[in-house]
Amino acid sequence: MDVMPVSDLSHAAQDYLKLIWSATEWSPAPITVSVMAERLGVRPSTVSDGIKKLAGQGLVTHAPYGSIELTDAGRAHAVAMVRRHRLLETFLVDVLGYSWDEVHDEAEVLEHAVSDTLIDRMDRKLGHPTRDPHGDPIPGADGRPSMPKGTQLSAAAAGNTVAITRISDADPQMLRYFTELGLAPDTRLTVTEHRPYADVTTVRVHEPERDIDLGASASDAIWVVAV
Amino acid sequence: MDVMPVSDLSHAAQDYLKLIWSATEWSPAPITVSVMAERLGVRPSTVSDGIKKLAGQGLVTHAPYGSIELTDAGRAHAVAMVRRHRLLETFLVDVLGYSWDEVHDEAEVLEHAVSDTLIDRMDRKLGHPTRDPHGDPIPGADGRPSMPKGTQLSAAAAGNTVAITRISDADPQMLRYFTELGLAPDTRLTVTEHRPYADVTTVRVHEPERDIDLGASASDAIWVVAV
DNA sequence: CAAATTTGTTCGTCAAGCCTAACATTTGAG
DNA sequence: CTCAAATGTTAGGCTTGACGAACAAATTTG
Repeated sequence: MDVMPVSDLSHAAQDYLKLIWSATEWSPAPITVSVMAERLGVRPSTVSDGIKKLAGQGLVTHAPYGSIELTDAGRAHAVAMVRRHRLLETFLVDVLGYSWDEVHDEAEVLEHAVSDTLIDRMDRKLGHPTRDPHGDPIPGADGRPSMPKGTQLSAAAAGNTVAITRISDADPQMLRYFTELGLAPDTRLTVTEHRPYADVTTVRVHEPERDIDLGASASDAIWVVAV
Repeated sequence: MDVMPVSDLSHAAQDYLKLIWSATEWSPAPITVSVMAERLGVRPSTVSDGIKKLAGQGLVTHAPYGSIELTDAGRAHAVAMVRRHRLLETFLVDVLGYSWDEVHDEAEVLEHAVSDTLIDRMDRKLGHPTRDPHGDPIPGADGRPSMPKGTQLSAAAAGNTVAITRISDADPQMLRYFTELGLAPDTRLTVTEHRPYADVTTVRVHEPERDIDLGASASDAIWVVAV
């Protein structure tokens, strides 16, 4: 049995696979039907039907009420979609002057429309970038996802000095706020303290030296590595 | 009643409108259901249904067995789609190094996926081009189509010296052939003779000076203006 | 650990696009 | 100017992806 090209999958199937893969990129907990439904903006019954169809195509394994896992074929398609998405985001920023909070929705649509040829040309024009504007790793053309590292800022120990590796692109408004604060991939900072019941994390950033208080949603969206 | 944005039209509706508009761009004969079906690769019944739906949305006028005409609203959407298509083609060639025979199919898909914002950014990056790689005029952002001029080479009088204004992008293979021959928009040539029953047109081109014989399909695909 | 709540599945329905087959209208050739 | 061929339309079905309602399983909690 041949591996289908990505373009033979329905738009919906592409979305499902990418979402399943993305859910496990930064945290190991398997994704659930209801979470998928919420992220995709559809009803759980729709996702349940969709997963069943993907299982029939051999792209995921799923027994009723069981966990949802990608097969090797499903993972290959998912990674291809993620590559498309992240290359598109990078292209929009680097070549067309988009800001990092504008690119997500545009890439979300385009990733279903661009050909493999176009992806290759963008990749070449960009010099084979390895990270997108939010710091997420761009899988290679060979389908090998580059393994991300790091932990959420909310989970980093106080006192550590760290560098931002990625910032979730899910919320454009939050990205604009981070821009104002001067927080971006590769920014270095020191975790000053976590205040438990206020759910506030305080960090110190240099140039200019300043302290920033971040709420739970913000410190969950920022991923860091020790430096 | 507000004018819908292009993006609210179905993929199919966008194709229909663009095709109806395009059919009358270079020749005044109104388009028929069967021609549309053939160009879109669907059955006439499908087109007939589709036209009826467009008529219901006020985008075309059409009585059963009658002619198909765009309304002002329909024309606006159609021109917007043509602008998208031609800007995309220009972008693919100028920015991503595509050759002119590769861009049509890619643009055909992308034109349904790009946002108005992306179109504007491409337009700006390209310096507001007025013609696409095949010589076709790119309508302005205000929706004003720039009026094309010219006649098919097959209809140009022998003895005239003319410049190519456009070459139909319908057939990639023919475009590659024209590339080999050194024929492109703005190439100047002299019509030597039409040989009626052979359906061959002979033209003389300079640098290097040479005579080229073109069959009917080729001399129909090339549009020229007196120079 | 049993009941209540949450989560997941199945089933019937709908709209969009497409198809084929049957039918209607127009056209154009003799 | 008639009738056959070409063209267009309608009707009925199929598939996909969505929905809600009803039901099933699993998990949480008292």
